[in-house]
Amino acid sequence: MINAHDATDCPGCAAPDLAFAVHDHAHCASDALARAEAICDAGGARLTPVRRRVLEILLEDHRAVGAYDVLNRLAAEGFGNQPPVAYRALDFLVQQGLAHRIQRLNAFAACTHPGEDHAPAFLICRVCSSVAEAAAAPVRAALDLSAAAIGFRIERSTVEALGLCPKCRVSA
Amino acid sequence: MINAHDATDCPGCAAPDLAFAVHDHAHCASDALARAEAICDAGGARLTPVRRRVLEILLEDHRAVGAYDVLNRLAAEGFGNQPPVAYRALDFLVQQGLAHRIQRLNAFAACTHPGEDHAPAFLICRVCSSVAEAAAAPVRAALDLSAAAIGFRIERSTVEALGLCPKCRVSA
DNA sequence: CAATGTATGTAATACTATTACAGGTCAACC
DNA sequence: GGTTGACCTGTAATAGTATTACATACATTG
Repeated sequence: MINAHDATDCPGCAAPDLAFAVHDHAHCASDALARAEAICDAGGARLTPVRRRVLEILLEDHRAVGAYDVLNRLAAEGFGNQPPVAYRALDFLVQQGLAHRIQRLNAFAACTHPGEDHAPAFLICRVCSSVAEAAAAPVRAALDLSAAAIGFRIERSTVEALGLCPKCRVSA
Repeated sequence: MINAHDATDCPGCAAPDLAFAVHDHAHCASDALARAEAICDAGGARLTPVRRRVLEILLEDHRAVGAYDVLNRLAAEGFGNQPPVAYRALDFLVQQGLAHRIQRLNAFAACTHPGEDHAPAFLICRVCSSVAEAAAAPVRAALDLSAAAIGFRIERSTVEALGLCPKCRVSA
């Protein structure tokens, strides 16, 4: 299975604090893009120019970007300038697991370890707006337990925390 | 402290599956309203007619209600008919811990155990739209742990799960 | 009663998201 | 080679969610 998720080979898994740490972001982004191409190839999905460009925009830094910000960028570059252009591309990326929607911000962020069906937990810095994906498995386990106790079966979960990232915490 | 949260005396704590269970809802709602009054009194906050009415609307059942639904109800009853009327009342209730905003639904639900500073976890049934507050402490603990591992300090968290409630699960 | 802080009413606008339809591209198939 | 059908993109229109700004009213305190 070509899109299997090998944790030892995934920057996101290897460094969960990636978004907050100083790192070679150019490499980080181009790596993610290559990864995305592989995943699409493997799944028979088409990473068309708009979609690819949107992913690049999301990958520019570890922040969430609003659909209309994406749209403005696209429009300035000669793509369509109506909302569906952005929303469709974003929806595609989310569906392929290449991006996530951040409910709290009504915005989208590139996935830092794509290729695996994961229910992520997001850490959002309220100062610098960086978004990181934290280890979500234990959180999800606790949630499943709480839910099971009252007979509820969870299908999808949203876990988002607002607070201070390491850097901004020091500054404060 | 008059607004202390006595778990043994709180329907929400005593029955975390309240939202999904058959219960005397009239009593449930009037109890919550009385509780809200006590909390406002104690905190020097004013539960004015609009605010009280909005809380009553939220308490009608264990569902989340959109701001504009609330607004329409208010308008029909002679209150103002512009969005801020609803949003202000809802914001007030949220601030007092009497209601919660459900990000996923862009909607608001009455709190089932007000009076305590709690970071709730919501269980949302995708069939009947009921919303319950699950035991969130273990979830929050797991989340804090994941966050601490990368130096992030959580200030507020959003935990929302979508799935099937016990009743709808049986029907399916 | 005046002064102040708080709450409400209203208008205007900004931001987020979807529906509906038209046209274009490409591969598979006959 | 032409046709079909699936999928992708462009555009217009509209729906849904939320905020800003300003005016008015009302209660509390001094």
